[in-house]
Amino acid sequence: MQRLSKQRELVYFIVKQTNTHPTAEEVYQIARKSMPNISLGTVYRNLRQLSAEGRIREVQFGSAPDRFDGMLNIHEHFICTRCGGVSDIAPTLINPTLPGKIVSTYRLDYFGVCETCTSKKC
Amino acid sequence: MQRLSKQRELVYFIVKQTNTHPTAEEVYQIARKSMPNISLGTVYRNLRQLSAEGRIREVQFGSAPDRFDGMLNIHEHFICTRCGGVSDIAPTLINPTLPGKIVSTYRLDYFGVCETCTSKKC
DNA sequence: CTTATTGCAAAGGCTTTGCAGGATT
DNA sequence: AATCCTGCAAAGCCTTTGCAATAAG
Repeated sequence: MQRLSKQRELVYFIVKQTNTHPTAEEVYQIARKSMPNISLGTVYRNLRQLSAEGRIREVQFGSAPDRFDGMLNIHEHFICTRCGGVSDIAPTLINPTLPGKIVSTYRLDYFGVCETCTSKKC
Repeated sequence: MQRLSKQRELVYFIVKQTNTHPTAEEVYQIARKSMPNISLGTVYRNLRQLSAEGRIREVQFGSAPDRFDGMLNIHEHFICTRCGGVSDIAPTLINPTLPGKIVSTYRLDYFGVCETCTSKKC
């Protein structure tokens, strides 16, 4: 049976209230501020467990470290190829089906340049 | 300047003619059949270099090892959640744009159960 | 009291890299 | 000859795991 641990709830709230799709390391650094001797291993364990339970979601972008997302409703992502930022996008795919196949879900990532980077001409 | 090496061309042809989106390890195993002392490091180096040049493409599915794709034209993927197979899908996304953002490309993965796994009721 | 969870550190998997020898131009 | 590329092995990065101690129910 599952127990309620301070560490897990902390990890959960961090992912939930951070909209930047943090990596495990980032969650760890934030967590340490309020719980200095939480360990990286515990953060990883809880991220994995929370994902398995569906309380958060795991997303990968490129071969970089895994990121975690507290947004559970169906959404898509926009990845800025200049600043690397990841933002959530409301669903644009109207009818996610394919002939002859059973489609249960999909993942749609758009790549491009975000508003901020477009205005800064860096 | 770049030179023509037997190893790189072998890696290239393997990715090009294998439509299963092989991992580096799989490319390595295939390569060894015709070039027994090619090294894994060389396979990795060449996969990376070929991707950088745009001769092949790198794709990631989940946190599993990276996979490589010889199909260069725009296409989408269907990942069978039962057998793990990855197949190419002709573009279904009609208009890959987002208001206020410059979209240069996108990636669309469908997840579900493929025809084979649907018929086998395993 | 029972056992899920933790912190720590070691191990694991995949990938990259330093090096000296070999291949290509 | 110049230097790109290779094989090998070691190192690197991210993540998982074994263990004894701790905490939750």
